[in-house]
Amino acid sequence: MCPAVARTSDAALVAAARALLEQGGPDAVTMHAVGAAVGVRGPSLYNRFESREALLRATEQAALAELTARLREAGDQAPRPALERMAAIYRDFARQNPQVYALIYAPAGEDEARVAARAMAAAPLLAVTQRLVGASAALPAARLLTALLHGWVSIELAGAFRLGGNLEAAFAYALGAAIEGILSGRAPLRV
Amino acid sequence: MCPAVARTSDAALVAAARALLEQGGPDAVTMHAVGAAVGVRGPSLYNRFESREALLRATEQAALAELTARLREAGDQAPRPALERMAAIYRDFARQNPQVYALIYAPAGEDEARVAARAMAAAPLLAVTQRLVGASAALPAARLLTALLHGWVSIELAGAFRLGGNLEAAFAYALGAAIEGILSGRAPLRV
DNA sequence: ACCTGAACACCGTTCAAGT
DNA sequence: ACCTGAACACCGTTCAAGT
Repeated sequence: MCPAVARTSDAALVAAARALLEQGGPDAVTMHAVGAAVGVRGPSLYNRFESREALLRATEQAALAELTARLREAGDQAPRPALERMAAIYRDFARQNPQVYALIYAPAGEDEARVAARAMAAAPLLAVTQRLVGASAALPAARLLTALLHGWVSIELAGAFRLGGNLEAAFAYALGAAIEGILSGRAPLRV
Repeated sequence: MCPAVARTSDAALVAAARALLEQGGPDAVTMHAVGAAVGVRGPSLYNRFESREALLRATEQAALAELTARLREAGDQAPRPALERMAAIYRDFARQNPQVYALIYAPAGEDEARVAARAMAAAPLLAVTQRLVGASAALPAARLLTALLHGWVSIELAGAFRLGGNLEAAFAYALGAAIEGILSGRAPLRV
């Protein structure tokens, strides 16, 4: 009978989940804690999300959309500076949101939304490699750069670069070498 | 009074944990299930490991030692073939043991054993880059290759290469371009 | 020494009952 | 329509009690 105006929303729950995740890791994202953060009990969350997993997936989607938007802003420079800018944006995002970043590559069932969001995030880099080396090598070049970026930041976030040296300089070297390798045209390209 | 001969061992539990992990993911590795696999109840595991976390860490250590041994076998070829062989070994290991592989880069407290095991695993690749480009660029070159390899396989395992094309050829291209970039000597090397 | 059942705290999830 | 408390199954972990 009563209108029963909602006391929360998808966006509020996602924001709460993200804050809890970033503060205390995945274990801190309990249904109880997320509910408490928006003034509601745990079971109420099931009015908006099918499961804790679905809530985490929505959190991942929001983060991926944010990263995509940031990457897009670097798209209208010359190819090489755009590439370097995108690499810096990607790395900064991961360092500012390490837990959410880990979520993006966490193993999980591949639903359509996840695949689509990842394709959106990959587009800006692919557009740049296309301008850099043309259509034939654009996809493998983008994959090399994506793998390098993801691998680098996830090793960095895992705290696994322990052998000393200047990490900033090492990253510049790695990115520079990858770009030089792509531009060299000497890598085997079997289409 | 009785000698009370043990009905299990560290190695047996680690093997059981690894099998459960690979079959059903981290959630399948419950203390009850691991115990049942070796004919013992859950609480008995605490005689050998401080916690489930410690058991998983021991599983990770065993896997890392195995990977290290495989990588070492490729060390006595000429630098470039050794590099290509190591890359193939690394990628094969990850595809054959996807869940254990994910464990290796899972965020966790960095104890000494973990740091040491990772340094052991990194050594073969570092030795090869040293022969390839000399001492000054060996570390950043090894980091580039490690990041590329880890990033590539973890994206591959996450099922996130969705844009088509031949993945085998794309991997050969990525590795080839990285090596060419390293050999070009044109990447910025600020030590 | 090693193992066990019982117990505790905590979690995701369901659901009948409330407004 | 939305929220709640109670309940269920399950988990890691502890511990007194057994051999």
